[in-house]
Amino acid sequence: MQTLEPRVSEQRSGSLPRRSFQRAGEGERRAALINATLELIAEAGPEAATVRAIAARADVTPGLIRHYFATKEDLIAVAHEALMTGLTEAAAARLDQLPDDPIARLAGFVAASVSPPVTDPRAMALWAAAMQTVPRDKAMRAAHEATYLAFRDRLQDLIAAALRSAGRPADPRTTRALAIAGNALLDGLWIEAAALPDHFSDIDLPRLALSAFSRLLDLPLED
Amino acid sequence: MQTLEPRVSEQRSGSLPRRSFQRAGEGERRAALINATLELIAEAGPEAATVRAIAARADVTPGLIRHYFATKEDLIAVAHEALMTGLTEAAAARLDQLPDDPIARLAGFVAASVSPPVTDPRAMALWAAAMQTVPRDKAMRAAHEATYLAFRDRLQDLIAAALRSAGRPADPRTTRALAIAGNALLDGLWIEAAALPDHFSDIDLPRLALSAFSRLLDLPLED
DNA sequence: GCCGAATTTATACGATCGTATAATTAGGGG
DNA sequence: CCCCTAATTATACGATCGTATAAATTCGGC
Repeated sequence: MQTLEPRVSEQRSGSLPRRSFQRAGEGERRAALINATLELIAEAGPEAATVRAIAARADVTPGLIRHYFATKEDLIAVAHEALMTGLTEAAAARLDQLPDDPIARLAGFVAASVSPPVTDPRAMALWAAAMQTVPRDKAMRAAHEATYLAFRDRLQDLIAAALRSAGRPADPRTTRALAIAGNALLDGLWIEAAALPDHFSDIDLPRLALSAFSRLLDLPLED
Repeated sequence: MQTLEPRVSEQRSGSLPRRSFQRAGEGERRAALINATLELIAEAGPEAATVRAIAARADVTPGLIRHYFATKEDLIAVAHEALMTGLTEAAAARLDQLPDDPIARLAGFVAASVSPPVTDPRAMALWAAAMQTVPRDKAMRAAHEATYLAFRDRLQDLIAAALRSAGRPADPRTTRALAIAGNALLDGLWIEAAALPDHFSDIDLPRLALSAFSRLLDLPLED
């Protein structure tokens, strides 16, 4: 397939006029390169995120990458970290918009976790690409563990508050197990829905997730 | 990093004696190449599964691959299909060893789904590599959907049988939703345990899964 | 025991990749 | 307004990748 890909000349056509450019601050350029990297990985897989493609997407020449990142591996790791923290922060922001009632808060969080924009094939592809390297890459594993625990701990807090508001015991051992299971449930639903959007298009995923959580906690979350 | 990798000469040192070889049947050689491909992807990611590396692992020269597979993409797709059906068949074989009592069967299936050898970082890496291409590759998506539904339908049958044996209603709509949620729960636990083996080493995952399933079905599965 | 078809090896090619380095340009401080 | 530093482009290099094709070897059928 390699030889059949469209030939893209790396040389400029005529000769002289150098490409004009504007200077940008370090943070801005790094962010643009990270965005370009994530977009490419999401759209066409990690193998499509070549130095040249990333530079082109960021509207920059390839050499500049080396000016901001020592190596391509370095850029990939930084991009992954940005993705993870971005998702976590998005979840945190959503949490702030939820009501005060603990049960409604938990229900809202659960429903949001299996609804757009979280259930997005692009995000799933990025996540899968990252997971694939987690067993082999120490930095990736650390980043994954941190974000996984951040999400799970938040879920555990919501579960504990909901149980207490219903006058139910909420000892740490039990709520931790429930958070692990609940997190796994949301992960699995998210993954499958993103992987097979057509198959899940006629399924009310938030309702299904809320029903399952209600059974898991023996606490009615559906309205 | 590329320039620092150990230089591996592709030429033979002296000159003359051609490498001797033994002929093998088509099925045997294809299986060897598929195994080599899966091993490499699991160990070092898809980018390590080059034609040359696959051939070396299968103790064969690179050219032979083209004799059995039209293209590398073809080999990858066939290897992925072999992986998926292999996992499904392994699960089916395990199912046959379970007892006759429907509740015990369900419990055994659930516990086995989050125990070795299913929870294996190698398998997870392979699965993640496959998932990553599912949104973009039609053949991959079809293969994934088939194996996903095969597993889920089996789980739904087990759930329905267990519910009925307890004198509980088991209409298709309910059991299907329970199977979707249960499948997601098992998927999520499997993934996280494989991704963070150290973090889950002190957690009794089968017990946690059985507890969660018991709550989900309101049916005691633990012994 | 040899002959022929199929398997397997050997070699080569063009493309692309990541990286290195030098040349140039932009834009702010004096 | 000019210069000086840093940002950016341009070009080149070696390595490796997937693929193509020809030569050689194996081994079962006669």
